[in-house]
Formats: sequence, C-alpha cells, structure tokens
Amino acid sequence: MTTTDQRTRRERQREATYDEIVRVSRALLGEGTELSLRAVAAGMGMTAPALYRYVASYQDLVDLVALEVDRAATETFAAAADTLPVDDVAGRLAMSTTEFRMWALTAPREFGLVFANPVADTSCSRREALTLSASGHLFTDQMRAIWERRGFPVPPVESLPSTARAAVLDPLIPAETESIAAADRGLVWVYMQGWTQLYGVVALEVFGHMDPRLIESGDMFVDVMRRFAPTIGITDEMDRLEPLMRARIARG
Amino acid sequence: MTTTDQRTRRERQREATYDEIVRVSRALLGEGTELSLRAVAAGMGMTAPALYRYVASYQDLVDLVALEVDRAATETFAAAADTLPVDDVAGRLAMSTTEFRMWALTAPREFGLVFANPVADTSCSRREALTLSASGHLFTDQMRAIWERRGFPVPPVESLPSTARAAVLDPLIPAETESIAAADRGLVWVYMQGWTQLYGVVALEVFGHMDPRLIESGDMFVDVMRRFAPTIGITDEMDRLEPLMRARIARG
DNA sequence: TCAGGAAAGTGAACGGCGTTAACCGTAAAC
DNA sequence: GTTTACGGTTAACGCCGTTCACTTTCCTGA
Repeated sequence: MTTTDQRTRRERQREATYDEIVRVSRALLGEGTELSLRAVAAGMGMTAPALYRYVASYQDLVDLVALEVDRAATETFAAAADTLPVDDVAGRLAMSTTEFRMWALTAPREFGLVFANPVADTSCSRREALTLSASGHLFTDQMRAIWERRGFPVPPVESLPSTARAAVLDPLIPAETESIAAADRGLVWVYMQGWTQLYGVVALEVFGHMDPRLIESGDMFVDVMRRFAPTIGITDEMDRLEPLMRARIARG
Repeated sequence: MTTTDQRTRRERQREATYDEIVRVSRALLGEGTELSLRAVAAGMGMTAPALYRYVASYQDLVDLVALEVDRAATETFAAAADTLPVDDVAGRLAMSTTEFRMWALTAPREFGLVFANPVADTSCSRREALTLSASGHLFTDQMRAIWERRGFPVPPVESLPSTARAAVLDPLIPAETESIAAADRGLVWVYMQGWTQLYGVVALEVFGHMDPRLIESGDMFVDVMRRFAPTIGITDEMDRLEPLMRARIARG
C-alpha cells in the first residue's frame, strides 16, 4: 500500500458507489436516455430501491448529477481558456464563455439540468453551490483577472441600488469575492450583469426561442459579447477576439 | 338564435371541449398540481383515453396549453401598458415588460411551459407561433411605436453580420415586420437584442440562479432596463419610469 | 324516414415511473 | 464471537402515458 487511507473501507466503497452513480447518470444523459432511478440502478447492476441508500429522492439524484456535470463542464471551459497565454485575460474569458455556449448547445439536457432547474430550497450548503456553481466561479475569476490587469472603471458601490449594494457587500457566495476590497465591490455587480447577459443569449438559443439561422451562426451570441465588451474595458480587443470565437463556433 | 353559426353543432361542441381542456389545465397549473392527461381528464369528468380524440400526445397537450397561456398572459401585459396614455410609448413598454417579469415570478410553471420548453420541431405552423409567441408580438409592436414616435438611431442593415442581416430581412416571424422598410430592418435586430436581455434576467430570476434579495427587490431587472434604455433612446425617460416599475414590483 | 357511419367516450390493460415496506446476508465494530 | 448496522433484495402501491377493443350517440345522406 502506497498510502494509508484514513477512511475506512466502507467509506471508500461508498464514495466509489457515488462516483459510479454519477458516471452512469452522465452516460444516460449523453446517450439521450431519460434520467431515472430505475435506469441508473440498472446501469449499475442494482435495483432501484437500493439507490435510496445514497440519495433521498429522485430530485436529490438530479441535484447530485447536476453538481458534477457543472464541475466537469467547467473544466472544459477552463481548458478552452488555457489555449491562450495567461496574460491574455480578455481572450481567456472570451474562450471560456464561447466554450460555455457550445457546451450548452451540444448538451442541452445537461444545460437544463444545471441552469434551468429551479434551484430547490435544499440544504443551505447545497444552495450556495447551485446559485453560483463552479462555472460562475470560473467566470468571476476571469473577470477579476481582467479588472486587475486592465483596471476598467467599476461602478462605485454607493451608486448601486440599496439591495444591490447589500448583495455585493455581503454576497451569498462566500467565494473569492472576500478578497475584493469593499470599495471595489462594484466589480461583483459588473459580474452579475455579465452573467445575466451571457445566460440570456445561451438559454434563448438552447430552448430554441430564436431564429435557427442565428443559433447556427452565433451572430447574436457574438453581438452580446461585443456589446458587453465596453463594460469591462476590452472593446479594443474584440476585433482580435471575434475571429477566435467564430472559429470555435464554426467547429460546432 | 341571434347568430347563424356556420359551423355544425359538432364543430362547436368540439371547440368548446378544447376550451375546457385549456381551462382545466390552467386551473391545475394554478393550484400547483402537476399537469397530466389523467388529471385534466378527471377535471372534465372524462377518462384519460378520451383526451386522445383532441390531442395526439401529452406533449401536444402541453403545447396547446402553452399557446393559450401565452395568449392570456400577453393580454395582461397589454393591459398593464393601457394604464398609461397611448402616446407614452416608453412608459407602455416599461409597464408591459415589468408585468411580464412579475407574471413570470408569480407563475413560474407557466413561464417554464411557454419560455423554457424546448420548442419542438413540430408542424411549421406551430413553430413560428412558438418562436415568437404572442408576447413577442406585443413587445415588437411597442418597440416600433417608440421608434416611430422618437426615431432612435437603428443599426444600418449593412452593418449587421451576414446571417443576422438575412434574419432581419426575411424573418421567420411573418408578423408586423413586413411593414418595416428593408432599410429600417435594423430595428428588428434591436428588438432581438432587447428580448435577449429581458429574457435573460427574468429566466435567471425565475430559476433562482440569483441572489434572492435581488430577486425580491428587482434591482437587477431595473438595472437591465436602464442599461438597455439608451439603445432605444429613452434614457431621459428612465428617471420617470423607474418609480413606476418599482411600484409594480413592490406590489408583488 | 331510416340505415349507415363517423365521432366521442368507456374500461381494461401494458409497461414504466418514484417510492415504501419488510426482509436478509455480510462485513465491520465491540 | 456476538452484535449491529449497512447495502442490497423482492414485492407492492399508486401514479403516469398510451393502446386497443368496445359501446353509445348523434349527424348525414339516400
């Protein structure tokens, strides 16, 4: 044994089972099969009631899978950013968001699971994880990298509506926002604005409530990115970035 | 008989049954019951198989209900606009969009049915109805009223990406766009931009992927409206309109 | 006017779903 | 070495969408 695993054998076994649940569930989603307790159980060579030793309900399974799907997808968004040098902060955000869009269109069921699933009033621990999610974390970090490197103007906290001010000063998401000085918390507001826009186009495209030709070409997505660029001070980069984004879009 | 109805008795009966299907379905949605063929049938004093004389499948029922829900909701959006004089074009759009948001938050299931239901590749006739929908029609009209009255600058058609240009010149939606001169079709693009933004905030709020305090206060929604105002040349109206919107928001 | 036929609705049934309950071997814990 | 709790089973309940064979009802056309 190379490592003395602190956890008892049972704990390791149990964690492995959780992993298999997620793996089988994602396989089902991938092949277009409806996600169901019985299908997941069958995929693991078990019966459905046995799954209740691991998840409390079907919705619980969905939440679990959604969490992992989000985590895995975020890795691909991060990988897309890593095709550019670390100092190309604007390009990295553009690549990640484009990857996000392509993922959503390629795997609409997964997208729906993570981003169009009414976030249940589950346990508080889960809740924060869902309201921001791993991808939110990534985009926040990337936007802050742009701000730190290029210093675009951020709305003063005092200029925000009172509730918005409270939300950025004491965010539900305990993430990386804590390292942002209170005076600079307007950056969090900018992030929320950007996320709203990104989510809007992508959801609209995924659900098909848009001219199919525009979904195919990605023109509206690119347009949204261009219109948001001034807000984070990367307008001058867009002529360079748009071809990169379009290349990724063309790849399908 | 006051009117000589062209349709035969059976046809009238059939249409009445359709109306009852929709009525019962909406009642179920309203009281939080899951929409199901059996529940709808029971609500009309029938058995489930009988419904197959009217809808081809469960999804067909959903589509039918979604269409009517959209129609009915749009009437309330229009009514909200009618609380302002006809020449207050900016105010009317603000009232309708705010009403749209409140409706979505109050009736999230209905919202999901109409706007977060993957628009199936059904018959072409239905498809266009779903891609734009009655509400889209209303918002388009209101935005054009603003443009006609106040003449904000619209992006030249030639400046649009090629697919976007094609989409606004020959839109899938055969609606009122035909009466817009080809040179002014940039207006359609502006409309699509606005719809994307509106949809983004509202969907984000409905699905709970936002700080609950911001959903409660509507700060992000108001912010989106304010940021879009310049695009349609109503910036100077926003200080007057924001209190009106906030009043509606506070009403819950 | 009356036979024919289409339309509308019924009951039974199939397979699948989430979920519960009672039960059992086996591996860990004392 | 006994006890206990964990991880699994089977059976069953009540939903669901959907199909099929059947009856009833009412309109139509000769």
